[in-house]
Amino acid sequence: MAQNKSSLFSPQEIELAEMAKALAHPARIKILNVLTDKNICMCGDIVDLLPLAQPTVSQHLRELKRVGLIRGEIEGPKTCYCLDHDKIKKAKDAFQSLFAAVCQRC
Amino acid sequence: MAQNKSSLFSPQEIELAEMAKALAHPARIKILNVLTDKNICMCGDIVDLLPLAQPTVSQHLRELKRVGLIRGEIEGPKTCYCLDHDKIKKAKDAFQSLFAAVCQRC
DNA sequence: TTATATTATCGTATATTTACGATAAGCGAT
DNA sequence: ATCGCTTATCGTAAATATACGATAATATAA
Repeated sequence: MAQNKSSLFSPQEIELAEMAKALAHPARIKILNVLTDKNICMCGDIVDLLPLAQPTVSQHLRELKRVGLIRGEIEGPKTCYCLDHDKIKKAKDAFQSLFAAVCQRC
Repeated sequence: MAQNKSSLFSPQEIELAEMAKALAHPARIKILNVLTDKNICMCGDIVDLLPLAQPTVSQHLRELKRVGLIRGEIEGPKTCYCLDHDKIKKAKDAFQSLFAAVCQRC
């Protein structure tokens, strides 16, 4: 963006938008689903399941790690990824409270 | 992006990512909250409540309209915006089903 | 030590997003 | 017809996101 005006919004709005941004790519949605199925996954396994090159997948993993939805632990030459359930719960609650407010007559 | 690989993911992943992208800016979150409070709002009212210039707000409104979360009806020189509750319900359900899957142990 | 396997990072190209001034386009009132 | 009000669109600049080849970094195996 030309300038970053994010500080002009409330912390709740900023936090929720940040979580939404982390979910704003099908590859990252799929990574979360894969980690749900497999529980723990090394990077290569995820790469094999996505139609993207390894550096691209690594980039998406870093974004999910940056917002805290997943964690990565180095084990020898490999990196094992898993969901961070605490953070996911917080994200879930944040979306729920948005929709609870916005979706009163749904 | 360099190339658009979106077609390589499932319709559900693509649709959810699309909704997440629409929510991925604090201004758009705030617009949804404003429309919840006021029910119906002309563009200028929204502009007054956001720390952004009128063309920028118009751009965010267009994005929300593009994905169907809001509707805009021209009334004379003004445009009245309101939530599209059907679409919002669908978005709510989509996020809920993501978190229901991913967040089993939360 | 050297080779192999795995993953992160660098560099880079391209596309998209964000922001806003300027302006057009619409309608209502004078 | 002209003016004023409102909003969309155009043009553009800057920031970010997306994608991937090449390469670095790290640990294990031979």
